[in-house]
Amino acid sequence: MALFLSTIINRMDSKCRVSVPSTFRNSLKNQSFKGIIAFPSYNDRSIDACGIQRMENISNSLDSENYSREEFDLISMYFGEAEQLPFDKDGRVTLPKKLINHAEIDKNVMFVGLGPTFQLWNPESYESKKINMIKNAQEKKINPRLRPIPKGM
Amino acid sequence: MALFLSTIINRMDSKCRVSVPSTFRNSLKNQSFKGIIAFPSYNDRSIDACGIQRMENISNSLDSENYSREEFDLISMYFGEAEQLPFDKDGRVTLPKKLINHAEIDKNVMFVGLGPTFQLWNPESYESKKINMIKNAQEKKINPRLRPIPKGM
DNA sequence: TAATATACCATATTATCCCATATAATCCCA
DNA sequence: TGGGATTATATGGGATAATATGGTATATTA
Repeated sequence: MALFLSTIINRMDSKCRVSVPSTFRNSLKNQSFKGIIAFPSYNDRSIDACGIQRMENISNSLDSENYSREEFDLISMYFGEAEQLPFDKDGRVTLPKKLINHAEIDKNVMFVGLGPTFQLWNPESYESKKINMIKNAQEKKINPRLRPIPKGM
Repeated sequence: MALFLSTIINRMDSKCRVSVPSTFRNSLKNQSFKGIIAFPSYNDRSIDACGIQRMENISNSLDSENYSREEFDLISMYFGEAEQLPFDKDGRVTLPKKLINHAEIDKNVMFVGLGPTFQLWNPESYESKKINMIKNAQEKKINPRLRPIPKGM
């Protein structure tokens, strides 16, 4: 399973190309499709992304598991909104206008590793998101150091 | 197994020809029949489609699995309505009148990837379907991003 | 023969490849 | 350990190939 860590900012050029960080590319090296899958995030003005294998797993579950009509529709929407972005020879992808608009990206693209997936952000949007998250945590007295750490670490 | 992602709109010409998106054609590259299988969707005014391999798998399961009389009849009907649409040299298919009428397509055809299958829509119909899906999900409080992802992913 | 479907060709647009260069990271040996 | 050499990475631009789409010609068949 791919694992995405750390945060990197790269520049998008006039053709909407942007280098996927090499560490992320390495995480995807063994997957059948050489590129990334990207779709608009529901909760934020950001882009969710992962490797093809994650989509293949979800796809298989569509045939094997019993979903309700509503769930099935939603997963369908999920696939419909997903964009398959192949790497060029230098490890870049071209971002579709649709995603650029959704994430309000103009020049710099921030790649944020989230473990099994990652996100693409306008760096400024991410900073304000971060401030909000911290503020929220303080209000609700959530200790960011203890709670999210899974057992066994 | 083929995997269909993303949403693409192509134009249907006066001979009812329409380009199947190249990404979809790539997903079908290794299959024996060079084209798509299409039939009227039961639930919507849209066209369901897939590659020949999926039909072969369903066909095999008819012999090997124990279906009820009703299920068997439904699947048989399914086969009866299926149209085999071959690619021309440029990767286009000709849509039969029957399917065009069912999906109320006039000029633009929206291809929507659904994982193991895909659909063809009149773009306007799909937009209203989408609005309904989201409304429905919110009423029933289904989180479209979290719920459909199978465990362990 | 008329009507229809299939193959063939032309072109505009878009995407991809390929190369050049700058920058950063790593290696290697004195 | 320092510092030059080498490699990897990121980024820009021009050349090339792929795609979508329209039209014409040829084959099929009713």
